[in-house]
Amino acid sequence: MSTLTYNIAAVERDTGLSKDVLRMWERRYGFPTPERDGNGDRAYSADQVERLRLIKRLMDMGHRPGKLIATPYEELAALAPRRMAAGPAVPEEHTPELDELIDLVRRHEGGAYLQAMQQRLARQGLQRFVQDTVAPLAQRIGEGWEQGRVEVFEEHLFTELTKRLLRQSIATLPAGVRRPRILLTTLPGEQHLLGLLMAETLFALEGAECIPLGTQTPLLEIGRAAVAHRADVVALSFSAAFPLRQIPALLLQLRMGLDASIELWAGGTGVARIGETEGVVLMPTLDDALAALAAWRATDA
Amino acid sequence: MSTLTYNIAAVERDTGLSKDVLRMWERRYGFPTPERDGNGDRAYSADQVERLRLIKRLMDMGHRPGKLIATPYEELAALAPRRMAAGPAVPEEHTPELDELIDLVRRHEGGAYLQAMQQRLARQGLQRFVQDTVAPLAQRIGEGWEQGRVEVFEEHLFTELTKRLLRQSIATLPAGVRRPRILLTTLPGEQHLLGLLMAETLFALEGAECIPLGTQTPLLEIGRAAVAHRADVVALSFSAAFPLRQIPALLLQLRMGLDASIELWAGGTGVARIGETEGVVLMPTLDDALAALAAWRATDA
DNA sequence: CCTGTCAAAATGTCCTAGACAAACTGCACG
DNA sequence: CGTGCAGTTTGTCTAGGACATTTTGACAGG
Repeated sequence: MSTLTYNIAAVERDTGLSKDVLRMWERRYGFPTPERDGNGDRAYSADQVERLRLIKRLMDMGHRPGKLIATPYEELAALAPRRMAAGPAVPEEHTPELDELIDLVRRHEGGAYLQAMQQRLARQGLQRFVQDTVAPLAQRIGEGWEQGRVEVFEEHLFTELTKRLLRQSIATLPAGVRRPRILLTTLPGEQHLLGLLMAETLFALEGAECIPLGTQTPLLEIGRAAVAHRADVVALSFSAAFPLRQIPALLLQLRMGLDASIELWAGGTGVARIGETEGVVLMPTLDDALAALAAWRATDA
Repeated sequence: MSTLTYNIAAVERDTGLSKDVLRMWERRYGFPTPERDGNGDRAYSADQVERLRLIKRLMDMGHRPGKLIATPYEELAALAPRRMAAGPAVPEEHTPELDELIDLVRRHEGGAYLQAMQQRLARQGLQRFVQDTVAPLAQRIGEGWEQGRVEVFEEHLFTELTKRLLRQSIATLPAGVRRPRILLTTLPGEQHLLGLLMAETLFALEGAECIPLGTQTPLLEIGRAAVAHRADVVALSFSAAFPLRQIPALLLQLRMGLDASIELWAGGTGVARIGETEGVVLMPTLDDALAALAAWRATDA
């Protein structure tokens, strides 16, 4: 009954794998193996799209496509444990509490989740909440996804609700003329905002003035915005899904377009695996971000 | 001095025009005319990318590419006035006030903008605030962009700040067991959330239970989520930038995957130009959305 | 046993060029 | 003044080839 097939453009949108890659894999590895419709166009089955999505995710974690495609389908649980440099381990004693929060999401109790999080926020204070609750939670949800324990839509709900929490918290912080002025955004192609929002929260707590541009600001616009807002710092965030190879070049290009007095910070899991880049401060973890802020204060303030 | 050139992938990311389209235009229209780098790869200048971005935006408004490409560069202001079915005209008497708000954004005074908006919210009440302030403001900003009066990054700031306002407002609304249960999200490829957020605000105000999944939920996942959350309605939003031709097919595909008892609503400027679709309620404007909610109550409640 | 080097293999991205379906336009006819 | 058909415009797909870049694996030297 499944008339549900995807054309190649739909697969690209859904998986994040480019048309070129999809065709190349088919040519080289013999997978995927789409049917053809009346026009000779590829028609992918929902199954294969599902599998492709999984493969993409595992690739973002550092696995090689050749191996993944060869592996049957027990990759699921088997390949998860290839840890990222995801920061200084979750305090293990908190694990059960975090699991409870995740369970709320998995039972689809959005209201209860928000309530529990708000309580936790009140108890821990904003800084520890971000570092000891939100960050590890986000990581767990990601892991859960890879192992098939968490559905995509559950992750979406989690992300959306958590973003709301953080933005609310930020809104309650005192305003005023504060330093440094940090412009926060992501480059075109990077749509994950949660990490940047965590950083913003911490920065705002530390008394920085944050200018949030949301996601996907074109390179040139970032430069203009930095000038218009008299920013001291431009802070970008890269998720693991961002094409790794492009990051250094993009950072350099942006660096060239920025006044030398403006610092360029790059954070997120995506920068954990790239090398040092001239004129750019890399901060794979939130702690690194706080350290960078402290360093700025020490020199520029 | 501009070592700044874009390869074709970067242009695709920055403009939203696919590689195929970019090559096709070059072949057919003789524009754009990228240089070639050492490898024979296209290298686009920042100028041309800028122009391409503008063309894309005007196309989203209903213009044809052939004409746009032929037109020199005074398209800017000249082509803006091709109104979308963007809803029942802004009450003209409010125009100057809205302009003041936009000016705040254009002067990069985020704090002042938030404050002014919050005041307005208190004065108008949430419903009128959404319909008479946020919606027309969003439309104005869009127009301003096309005419070169508003920078991209200014639009980004506007969008981000306004989203925060709406989410905050939603958070203050009373919770509880409410009907209908509306699952809100966008399809993969659609990243604009502001419209959906406006709808969510209105729905929540009317006592609906909203389940926000954020943007870009894969088709199959929407089905799963609807079941898991026992949704009565799945509401999607399409911006003008969403590939028009794909919308009807996507809606039908989703419709097939949903239990018949679940209504499927599609809103946003993107659906203003598509024809009726079996089993889907189209709502180009916010008023249509409220009407749909009332209709649901009349029949299903 | 560690480390550096270099070739081979793996992988992604770009290129050209052609075919065709779908959407839109405009004209002719009723 | 509407309606329908034919022509034009536009986007997307297909195919295979070339090549830059990264990773792997083997081997030599310390």
